[in-house]
Amino acid sequence: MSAAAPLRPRKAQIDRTATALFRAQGFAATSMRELATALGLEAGSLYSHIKSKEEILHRVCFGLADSFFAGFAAATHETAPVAEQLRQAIVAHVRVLTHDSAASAVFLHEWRHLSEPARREFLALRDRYEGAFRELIARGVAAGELHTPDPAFAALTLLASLNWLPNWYRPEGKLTPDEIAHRLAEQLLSGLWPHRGSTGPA
Amino acid sequence: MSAAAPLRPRKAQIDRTATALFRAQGFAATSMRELATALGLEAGSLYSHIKSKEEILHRVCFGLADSFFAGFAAATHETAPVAEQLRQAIVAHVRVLTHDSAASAVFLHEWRHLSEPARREFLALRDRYEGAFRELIARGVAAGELHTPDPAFAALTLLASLNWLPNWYRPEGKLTPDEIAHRLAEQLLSGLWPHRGSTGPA
DNA sequence: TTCATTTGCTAACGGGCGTTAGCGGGCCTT
DNA sequence: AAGGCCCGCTAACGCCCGTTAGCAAATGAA
Repeated sequence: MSAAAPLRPRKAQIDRTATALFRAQGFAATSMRELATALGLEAGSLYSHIKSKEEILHRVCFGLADSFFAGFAAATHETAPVAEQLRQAIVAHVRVLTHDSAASAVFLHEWRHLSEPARREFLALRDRYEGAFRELIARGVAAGELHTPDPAFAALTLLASLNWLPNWYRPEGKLTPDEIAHRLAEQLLSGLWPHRGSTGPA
Repeated sequence: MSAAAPLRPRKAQIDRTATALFRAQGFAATSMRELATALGLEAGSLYSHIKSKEEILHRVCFGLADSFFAGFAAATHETAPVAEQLRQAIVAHVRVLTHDSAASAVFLHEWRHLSEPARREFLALRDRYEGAFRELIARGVAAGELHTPDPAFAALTLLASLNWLPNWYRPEGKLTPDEIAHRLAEQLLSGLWPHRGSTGPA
């Protein structure tokens, strides 16, 4: 599904710098001149490497979508208890979010500046991803491993909690990404009521 | 804290229309000419009512902050079990989010286009609000009514789940705002493990 | 050596931006 | 009838936008 021929280094650097700016200021509020300056270039020079401003956004958004799908697939194609698959999917999701939190923030917030038909395609991918979590949870409920009155609701809540991460995650913080992931999973699976030990259902 | 002298009706209408546009396209990508057209005006005419584009954003962001604080205060100043106060705070938060989901979306996403010092002030308010939830949860843990390894983490997760609501809430949907609030509270308090009935700790 | 590729420059294009100045008509109050 | 306000208009200001054209220096392969 992904493929992604390796970008020339300069192009990759443009993407990285643009991603940081898009995250900090938003896509619309970031100008090509600003991006060029951050790279030590003139504005026109950017167009030796890219076709348009939106092309950068497109690559960032769809590239990250690929990462999320790849992580989910790797976490769930094995035959394990569904609750464990869900936990692994959470870990995979958090790994993507923490591995490139700037791109993740752009992925989460700036996709609306994609023009059609890319925007529609992006939303379809996002829906599909969300649906995968929903179905995983539904399978867990059917198997008696999970409990919720509404799997769709639960999936929404779960992803919302995870996706807030790029807003506060700091790579130099105390917790490693995997520790964060497990703590998030713990929180989401166990809730806030006091009831039992922390490693799973009795 | 709030005060808020009632705006003249035309000004309030500008705020409402701008809020809808800011939500749909983002602050930076919404032009004053576009806003004027949506109101059946010419661009210059807007300035009979407002001082600047940012003034609108400022009013929306800080007005909603007031609403959130007012809701929280009303939900928690009584002497009730802490877990119940938390539930009420969740309900209050969701009421604000659903009562004006467009303004909420702007509040959540567009505050970064405030210039200093407003931006810093806004973030201080947001931190204070988050801190109030954190302390409420911490009190609940101390009282043995709640359980979490990390109240700060729990507050982050909780608010993230709630704040995703404006992205999918539709006023014409099947669930009323209060039903949504209770379901969210249920989900967040109970988690996804199967363990017991749905009304609280044993 | 030659030649294509990569990379960057300068200059400019058409157009949109937020905002202001000045004007004029309605409308309410007195 | 008069004065003041509310409201909207037209025209324009200086500035920044994304993008393109054309050119040149460096680089590396043949």
